[in-house]
Amino acid sequence: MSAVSVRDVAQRAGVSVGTVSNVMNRPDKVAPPTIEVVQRAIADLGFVRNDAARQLRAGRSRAVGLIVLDVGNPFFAELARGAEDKAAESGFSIIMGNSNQKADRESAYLDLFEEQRMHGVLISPFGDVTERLRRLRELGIPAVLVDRPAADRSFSSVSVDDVAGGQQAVDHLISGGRRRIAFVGGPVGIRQVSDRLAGSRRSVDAHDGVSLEVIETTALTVREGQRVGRDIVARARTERPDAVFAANDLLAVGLLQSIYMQSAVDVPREIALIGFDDVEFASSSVVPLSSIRQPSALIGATAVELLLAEADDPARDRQQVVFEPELVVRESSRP
Amino acid sequence: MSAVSVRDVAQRAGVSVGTVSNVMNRPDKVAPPTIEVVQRAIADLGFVRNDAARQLRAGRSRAVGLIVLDVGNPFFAELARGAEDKAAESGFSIIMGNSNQKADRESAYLDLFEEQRMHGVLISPFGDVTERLRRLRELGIPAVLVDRPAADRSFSSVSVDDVAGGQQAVDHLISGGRRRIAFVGGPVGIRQVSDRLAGSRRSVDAHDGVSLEVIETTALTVREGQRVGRDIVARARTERPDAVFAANDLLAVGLLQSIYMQSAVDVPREIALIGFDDVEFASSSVVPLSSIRQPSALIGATAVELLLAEADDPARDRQQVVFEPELVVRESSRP
DNA sequence: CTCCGCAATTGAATCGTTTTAATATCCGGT
DNA sequence: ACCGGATATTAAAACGATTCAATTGCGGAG
Repeated sequence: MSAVSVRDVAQRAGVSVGTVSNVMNRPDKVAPPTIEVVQRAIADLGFVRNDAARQLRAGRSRAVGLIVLDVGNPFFAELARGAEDKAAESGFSIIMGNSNQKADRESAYLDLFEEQRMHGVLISPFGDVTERLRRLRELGIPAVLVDRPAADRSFSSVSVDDVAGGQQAVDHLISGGRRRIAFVGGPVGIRQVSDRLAGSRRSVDAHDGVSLEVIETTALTVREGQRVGRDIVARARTERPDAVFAANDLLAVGLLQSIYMQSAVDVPREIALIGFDDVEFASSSVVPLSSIRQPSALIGATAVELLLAEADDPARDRQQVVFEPELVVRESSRP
Repeated sequence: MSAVSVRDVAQRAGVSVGTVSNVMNRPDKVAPPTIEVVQRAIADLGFVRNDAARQLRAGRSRAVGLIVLDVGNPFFAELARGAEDKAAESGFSIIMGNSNQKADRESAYLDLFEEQRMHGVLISPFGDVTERLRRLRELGIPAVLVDRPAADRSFSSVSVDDVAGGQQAVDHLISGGRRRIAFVGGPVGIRQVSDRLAGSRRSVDAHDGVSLEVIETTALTVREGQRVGRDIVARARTERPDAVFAANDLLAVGLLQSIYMQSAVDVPREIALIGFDDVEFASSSVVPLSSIRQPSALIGATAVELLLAEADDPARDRQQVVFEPELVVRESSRP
């Protein structure tokens, strides 16, 4: 059980502990030959600095916490990658926790991050966490919301304009000649879902002779998509929508399976379909899926930027960055 | 910037810091009325203990690092969930890093975990890390390999018997009457892939009149699966295999798309298909996919158990836990 | 030849918690 | 009335890196 400390290194190198620390943190303050001697000692002894001690002294960690709704969702995996890359540029690391859409797990991770005095927290919130985050801020730990804007602008956030995305999706379906649109998604309590629905409504209202049916789901999963799809094909042909906008790609994939594969209903001829997120899988599904692309990695990277800036200067103005989503047309919705 | 410390709590409660610490860590040693007073003070001041100081004193953290090959892969997401749940039972948290199949990222996470004096490390290795892990062990940080056994048994590991899995898959295809089997997977440098291939070989060798063709891929992705699928259907009908065993489900899904959807080749009639992992998606793909199931969550949980046991008693014998995979038959390979 | 200023280096104090040895308090038993 | 022995509580010493005020050494200006 080796326990190599700066003290050991200092002794071996024949200098003081202060100098060893300086070699590691401000090499410009140390004479080149000294640097060399110290670095050799570090290498010889296999010294690795103890981050706990460093943190204790510094008051805060050099790691950023990231809490996501679902690690399994490729959207978040990609977002995490973007955040990691950006953080690494400044010598920070990202520590990821998975709330799995459960308020208690989310809360447990916030506790953990508070105890660890994280440099900051990125969170895609599930429950109502603004109070918790406010508290963290008082402790000197800033937070940035990802994938959802703060209701009261009291926190910086990075998201995409879900309303615009919903509108783009439905505009596209309508311009392809569709008239009986169905929106599939839920629970509507989730902000992203309600915004995408609001966008759909706005589009439908702007066009004459177009109807919008809302089919609510209990979750944004493949399974729920399949269930809804079965219900749709069970209807009389004339009762079916001629286009479906699914609140995310997982739902869309499920719909595709039950509508197209397990039944004889042609996509896009009888029913056009479009999803949201443009996950990697979308382009490679049975019928390549149209979708609304979110710049996931960019969202992660931007969030890290805002967070580090706020950590440097807590008085800094909060910023709401909103990216425009982008319509990606593939087979599933071609006229 | 509040900085509530045990000292503040002690003052407020009118006791010593030692007592405050005892209230938090060994309440049985403290008189009930005192406990109450201290807890009220903690609540009033909103005290949160500083984990860095705690760790510094304790010598090691109460967190376990987990390095996975790919967060996006549902198999690892599930494994992580299992590990988190088990760790939480003992008051540990899991901190996840994504090596993304890159040796430098993997190494960076090992550095980080070493600096943080993690309680232990779970790793699904990509590069050759045994030297690094040995070093960690000397520092008092045990490691357990997940999803791959240690070449030299010098580390505990939890995995499934990939050879047996491969054999099961091909046995099943053969017993369904198939004779021209193709194995699709790669790069073969990855242990899991070569083992599954070895299992396939063993099965083929045990049966007369069965041939095995190996089609190597550069990665285990949907895209690679599609590419290989296109190549297969481009062949003359008589040159095609009548069954394909894909080294994981992502490949299998890709194959399914190009073989079944984008061409007129019937699955399973003309070509039977089976994957590996049994990810959630498998049961809900176009043609429900047969697969070899790995108990992902159980693997994660078991790995945590071994790790914590070794952390408690470093002299403990290493253990190689190997789970038997399970054949799951669905439409894609029915005779 | 002395003294100033600059660069390099030192050593002690510090961060906040846990832990341990020592002290204070109380109780029934003799 | 006193004492042995729990039981509760305290004060002080760690843990290991960082930092800052203090010190040393040195070359050049006067």
